[in-house]
Amino acid sequence: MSEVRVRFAPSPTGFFHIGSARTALFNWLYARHTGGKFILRVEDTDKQRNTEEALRVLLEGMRWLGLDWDEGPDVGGDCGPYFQSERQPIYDEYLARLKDAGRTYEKEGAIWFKLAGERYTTYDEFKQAEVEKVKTQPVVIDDAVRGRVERSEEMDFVIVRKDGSPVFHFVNVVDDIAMGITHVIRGEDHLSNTSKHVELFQAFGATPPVFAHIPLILKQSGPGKMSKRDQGALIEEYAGRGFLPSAVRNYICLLGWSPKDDREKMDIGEIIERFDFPGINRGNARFDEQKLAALNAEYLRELEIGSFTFLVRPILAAKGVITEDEDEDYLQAVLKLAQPKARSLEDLPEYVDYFFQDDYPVDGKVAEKIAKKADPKSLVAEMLPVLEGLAAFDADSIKSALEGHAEAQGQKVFAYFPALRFAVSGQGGGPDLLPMLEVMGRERVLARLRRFIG
RNA sequence: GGCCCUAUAGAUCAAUGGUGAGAUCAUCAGACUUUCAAUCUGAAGAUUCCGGUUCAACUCCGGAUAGGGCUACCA
Repeated sequence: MSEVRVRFAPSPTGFFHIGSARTALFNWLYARHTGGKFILRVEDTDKQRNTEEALRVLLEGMRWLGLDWDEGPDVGGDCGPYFQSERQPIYDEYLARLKDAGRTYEKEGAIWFKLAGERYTTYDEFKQAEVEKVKTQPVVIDDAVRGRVERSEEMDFVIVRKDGSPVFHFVNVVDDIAMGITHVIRGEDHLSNTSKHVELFQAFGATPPVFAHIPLILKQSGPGKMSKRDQGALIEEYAGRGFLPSAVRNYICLLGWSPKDDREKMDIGEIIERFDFPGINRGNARFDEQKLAALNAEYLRELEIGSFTFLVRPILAAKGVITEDEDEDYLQAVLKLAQPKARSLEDLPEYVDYFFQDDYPVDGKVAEKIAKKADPKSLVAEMLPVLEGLAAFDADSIKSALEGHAEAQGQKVFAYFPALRFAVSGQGGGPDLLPMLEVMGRERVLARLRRFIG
């Protein structure tokens, strides 16, 4: 029994598209699931777009998602080189084989692949010109995802351009043969190309690999597949937006694959164990930013507070909420309050702003709402001496002091809470009030209360 | 136009030809004896349409409709 060998063959374009990432991920999962090899092959034949920078974005994106390759750039392997731009001698050799077999001809300076079958002339789709078509044996693809698909290739096609460069269909097949690829897992957009590829495999006398065409990722709303301009399309943007690679990876797994038992949040080990072709869907998947965000929030909440702080610090600094040298203990104490309620790291700066800034914004609607019940200034004025007299400024002490005062006034303690919160934060919501006051500390709280009273 | 793929709540996925069609996100409501985007509980919400096969169809077959893809000397 031969080992599974799968590959991801991206073209460095300067960005790492979520669709490519998903293809890479599925190939990687299949290799890890079967104990096979995952090969990274860079299709860098387009010299215009291919730059150092473009390659870096790609490799960094792969690494960020935790997709390590067994053969390819940086790690090498027995079937190199792993850049198509360095494989010209191999393409020459394979082209010669095709030539010797009489399966090529030249026309208008380009080299064409000659299909096997009876030839006849007919008109093109608009009856504009005469074209030569070939009655071929239909290609039957036993697709691991979609089942039996039958398609006939009926026109010869170019395999080497007149400038001498080989085209995608040709190099793709040659490399797959030369690298011993056993399973080709790729987007459904290649399904129609597969008949061309199978024709080539057969012309080389090679057994075609198992094909598995996975559904495409459609944009969140509107028609068509996800394009690089759609929100959430670029992997390299997720890190800066506070997404965790484990969450993004988990979400992308669910785009076109299902474990079939309603489980969604799974660690990668479990996914590897369960990932296989029967679980891959046939219908296209639609990208859902909200669902990704919800999953990310779940991952965020289970992070150790230290890791969470490490992750959030640069984000807060970038927004100017804190300075680079913000006190670690205070920052961590604040984040400990915010983490359980955090929905995304993008909104977090706004959520914790007032812990660090004295000129925080004041929510006008909340001001009105609070003022309706009682004058917040007089409530705060009542509380001020109570808090000033506190020996220890911790949640429990504050609580019993406030309760004692409220009771003496014949009030419920909650009558004071909204005004207090508003006075120290300008907000109507936020972390639990008592621990929040403790974390803010006596000085800050009292100063803000005094300022509030005016 | 030709060829190929797909079709269950607003979205993403489940359901050996026999269930009360299930889960998550989103939405709405209640709770957590302050707030709140977290948490808990609950509610609403779907088999695209028309035929056929069958004792029985979400499931199999055909058609329609809708969505997606390919149709390059791009990859």
